[in-house]
Order: sequence, then structure tokens, then C-alpha cells
Amino acid sequence: MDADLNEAQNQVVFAPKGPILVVAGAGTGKTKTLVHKLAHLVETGISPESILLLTFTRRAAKEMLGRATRILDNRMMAVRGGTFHSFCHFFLRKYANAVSLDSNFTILDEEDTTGFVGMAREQVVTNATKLRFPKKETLAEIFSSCFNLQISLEKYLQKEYPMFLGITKEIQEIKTKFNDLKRKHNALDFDDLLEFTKHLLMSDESIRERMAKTYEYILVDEYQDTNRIQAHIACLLASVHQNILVVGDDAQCIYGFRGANVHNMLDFPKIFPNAQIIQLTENYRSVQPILNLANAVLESSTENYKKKLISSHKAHSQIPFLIQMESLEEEAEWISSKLLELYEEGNSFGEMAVLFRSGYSSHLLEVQCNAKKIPYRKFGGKKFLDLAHIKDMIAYLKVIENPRDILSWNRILLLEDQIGKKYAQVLYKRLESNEYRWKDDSIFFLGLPEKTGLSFSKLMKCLDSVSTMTHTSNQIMETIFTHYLPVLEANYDDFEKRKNDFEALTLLSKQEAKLSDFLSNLILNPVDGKELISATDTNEEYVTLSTIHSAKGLEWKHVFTMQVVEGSLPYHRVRTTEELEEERRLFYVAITRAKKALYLTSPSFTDKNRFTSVSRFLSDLSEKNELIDTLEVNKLESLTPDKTENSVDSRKDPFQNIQNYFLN
DNA sequence: CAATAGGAAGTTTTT
DNA sequence: CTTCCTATTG
Repeated sequence: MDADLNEAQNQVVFAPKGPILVVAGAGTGKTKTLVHKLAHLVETGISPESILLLTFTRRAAKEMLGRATRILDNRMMAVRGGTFHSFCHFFLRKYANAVSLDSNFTILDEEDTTGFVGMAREQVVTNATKLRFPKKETLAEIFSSCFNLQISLEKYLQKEYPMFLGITKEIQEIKTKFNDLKRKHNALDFDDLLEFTKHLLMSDESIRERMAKTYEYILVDEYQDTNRIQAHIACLLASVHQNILVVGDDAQCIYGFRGANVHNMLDFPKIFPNAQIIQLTENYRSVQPILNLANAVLESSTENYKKKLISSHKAHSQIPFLIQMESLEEEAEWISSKLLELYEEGNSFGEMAVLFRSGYSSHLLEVQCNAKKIPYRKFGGKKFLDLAHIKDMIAYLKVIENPRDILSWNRILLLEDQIGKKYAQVLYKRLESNEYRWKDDSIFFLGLPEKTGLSFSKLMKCLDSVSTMTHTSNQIMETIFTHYLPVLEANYDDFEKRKNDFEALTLLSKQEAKLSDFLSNLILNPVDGKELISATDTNEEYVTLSTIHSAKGLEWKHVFTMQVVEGSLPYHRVRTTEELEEERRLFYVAITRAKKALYLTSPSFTDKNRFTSVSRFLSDLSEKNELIDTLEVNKLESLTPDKTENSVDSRKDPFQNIQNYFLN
């Protein structure tokens, strides 16, 4: 027995081999238990590299392995761990031939996937039917949802887009064409990674057995967030030895939109009738008032969550705050001031986090943090990879790696002077019929204006110079960059700033010897450019700004949750009660991230002066006054200097009043 | 056919 | 704030 752990946790760690379901409430020491489990497995003779740890999000995987390595020793680095998608990618590179894939396949990110849908759409939609036909983004969303929810196109349309039911046939046709295109151009999207893996594991017994030998033990964290296909893959991997441990919390399922379903968890004992079920209930993270609010939020749910979180902290503590203000500007101002205040009281920035529903919500706050010199890092929302100039660079590399990548060809051709949509198409066709081999030959230039041909041959000579010899990805990067630089300077006024991003990209490319590894890693593990640059700096503490989704599984001493208002939390697009319940769980996740203090802010006006009110998740609470302490921030602009003194509210912290005054 | 400017409209959450 | 579409000019 491990004295560090409570009884239930010990039960998990010392359980014999075989299937185990751990139902772990928020903050019940789940990660700690898993880390100890890993250590125990290694001690009992299972080698680290034959343990597979799967999670849905990258952050959860990173957190888990990071803690295992810190708490235990470097042997834990050998544990194979990552997201389902990254595992599937690794698996498919190895067994590509078994599913008749070319092993140098390209992985499509969201934008590329949408691009292929767009191509398929153009093939089906003629001008006559163009009116009111769903856009490529919508179609891509529909196809992905059908896959992740594992329902037919018609059913999904019925549920979400009844207005498109009349064109089901055309949409189906686009879907088929879309899949054909991906195969033809040697590309897999995120969903394909899962589908091909599942298919291969299902149909090939010898591979299943080989996998069972490679991975003697399967751990799945955040099991409530896996969807049916992912759960299927996990179970297939364990089908031979049944050594599978899954951990989850039904109250924290927030990926329903991607097909995550509580039933995955509840049905685990149906798949493995001999499964041991262990509950972790004692909360070590938060003080009781925070848990009281969390419990109350769940209690008003229509669904029946059995658990009530009880804190192990006995000391008296402050109940959560609800701070109301007029505008979004005031909200950003108040939060940033409060962050500074906490810092000046001796808290480190690393102990603070601001959470929000949507990626863009933090915009004003980021401005304030920059102005006040508060170090922060943002998680969720826009990515390094989404920057246009980074995507340009990647497109060159993708073409070198997979010449059939039509989208990347199109992108880099369009960058050249005097090559537009039409000529890009013509040139791709010529390349294709010439098996992507470039010859400085007149047939390539037939019917092209002189300047167009010149641009094209310049591009091709550059690509040729890197693909004919063996180069490190770093050398390739340099050559491509030399070619790209004039384009960058011509297209962006802020090209100097953008140039800096290439440092980060070069830094990344040095980490991988092979170009293909570099590219797939970039897509499956997108990194923030800033993060990379600052990683070379000292380990500076920073405030975490994060979407609630990305904050899952993490904890901070001081947590702020922004825009706890109708329209944001719950989100305005929510229609059904299931979706509403998911929003409630999302709020629950946000609350339970806080260890010591929780601040909820609620502006009365969202963007475009739309009036809104405090989230129903709070206003519906029957014992609201006992659960939260409501404060109002007066609108400072409306006060004349004379009146400011009167406005000082004795209930409020004097320091905060001073800050509010001087920083405005 | 390419390039450009200017107006319009759409912006969850993750891989 | 951005991407998307359209009209105009070269």
C-alpha cells in the first residue's frame, strides 16, 4: 500500500491485471493515481514502452506524461502516450500498406479538409443549383459530424440541417467525391486516421495480436470525452489481453459535439463484464465553498449525477465571487487589475488562470495584459499553424513530401506572380500527367504568357534543387525560405514581424530529422510560435488564458471565468436540452478548476451593444446568496472626479479601488 | 486572365 | 478582425 494515496486510489494502483473502470470526480487525484499506477506497472515488470496511454486532447496527454516523468523518473518518458489521433498516425505510417495506403500520405488539417470538400462541391454543384447550397465549411462540418457521431447523413441532416434534406442526394454525392479525392491525392484527414486504424484493427487478427504484444497495458484518460470510434479502438487494442484501465467523470463530458458520450463509460462493464469498477470521491483540489457551487450547478440539471464533491480541506474560506459590470472593456480591465493585485499580494502568475467559452473572448483581456505587462499564454483558439505565411511555407514542404497534394500545389502556384486560379489549374494538370516530374520543357509552357512561364520555372527550379538531393529538413527550409521571402515582402506590410515566425518554424524543423515526421507532427501537435521562442528563455511564470475546453484536467489557485452570461455560457447557438446540459457541464468544469478562489465575471453588454444577463446556471440557483458573493463594478467613466470618492465601496478591497482609479 | 480595391458577412468547443 | 465575393482595370 502507498501511504500517499487513499483507499480507493490504492485499490486502483494495486488492482490485478484486467479491465478496470475508474469513475473519478473532479479533483479527486485522478492524475496522481494514474501516475502511481504507471510506476506500479513498471515495478511489477512491465516495461515502460509497452504501456500505451491514450487521451483525447493533446494537453491532457502532455500533462499526464509530464507529471509521470517529474514525479517518477526518466523511464516514464518511454511510455507511449498521446492523443488517439497521434497514435493512429504512428500506427498507420507503420501499417499503411495493409490498408493500401501510400505510407507518405499527407495529413490534412481543418483548412485542407475544407479545401477538398470545396473541390468536391464544385464538381457537383452547377451554377443552376448554386443558390442556397451549403458552403464548403458547412459541408465539412456535416461530414465530420456524421463520422464522429456514427450516424447516417440523412439522420444528421434531419437533426441539425432540416432545410438541406431536399438536397440529401447531392450532399451524399459530394461526400463520396470528397472521399475519392482524398484517396487520389494521398491524403488523410483527422477522421480518416481513426477510421483506417479501426478498420485495420478490426479486420486483421495478426496485427491485433502484434499490437497486444507491443502494448501490454492500455490506459485511457478522460474516457468520458472519447467517442464511439475511439473507444472501439481502445477496446480493440486490449482485445487480446484485456489489460485496459479507463478513467473518466460523466459530469465532465464536454465533447458531445464530437460524439463523446457518457454511454461509453457506462457501457464499459458491458464490453468487459469482468471489469472492476472503482470510484474516487474525495476532492483534494478545491475548498468547500467552490465545491458547493459546483454541486449546486449540477443539481439543477435535468440529468442525474450521483456524486457530490466533498472537500478534504477543512479551513474556512471565501465563497466564489460574481462580479457584474457594464461592458466587456470593464471586464477585461477588472480582471487584469485583479491579476496584478494578486501578484502584488505575493501570488505567482503561474497560479492564476482566466477561462472563457470561446477563443476570441480573451481578445480585450490580452490587450490589457500587454499594457500592464502581465505575462500570459493563451491556449485554445487560433494557432501558429493557421497563420497564412506559415501555411505557405508548409505548403512547399508538403509538395516535396507528397507531390500528389493538389491543395498545396494550388496554394504555392497562386503565390507566384502572374499565376492565378486558371493557370494554377492548368499547371497542376501538366505536372500530374508528367508524374510530377519537372522538365524545363516547352510542353509545360504551351499557351502560357511569358511572365507566367517564368514564374513557374523559377518555382520549379527551387523545388527541384531540394528534392533531387538528400537534405535535412532544415536545409530544405532555408532553400524554400529564400524563394518565399520576396513573396512575403510583396504581400504583407508587416513582413518583418512575420519573418520572426520562421525562426520558430526553423527551430521546430531541427527537432525532426525527417521531413515527413516534421510535417505530421506540426499538424497533430501544433505548437504556438511564441511558446517556442520563450521556451529558450527562463521558465518565466505566466497567467494562463484558456478556453474551458483546453483547461480540462488542469488546476490553479485563482481561477477567473469570464462572460458568465446568457449567450456565452450557455452559448447562444445551443438549442436542444442535451446541448444545454453540455454547457452546464462546461461551466462545472470551469468552476472545479479553482483550488482556492473563484471569480466569475458578468458584463451586461456583449459585443455590438447587445444586452445580456447573468447566466441561467447562476441565476437559477435557489440558494444563490449563500453560494456566491455578488459585487458590482461601477461604471467609472460616468463618474466625475469629485464623485469618485463617494463611489469607493467599503465592501471592496481598497487596493482594488486604487487600482481601478489609477489604471483607468 | 491576373491583380486590386472595396464592400459584405460570418466568427464554439478539438483533433 | 478576418475571409469571401464582386466589379473594375491592366
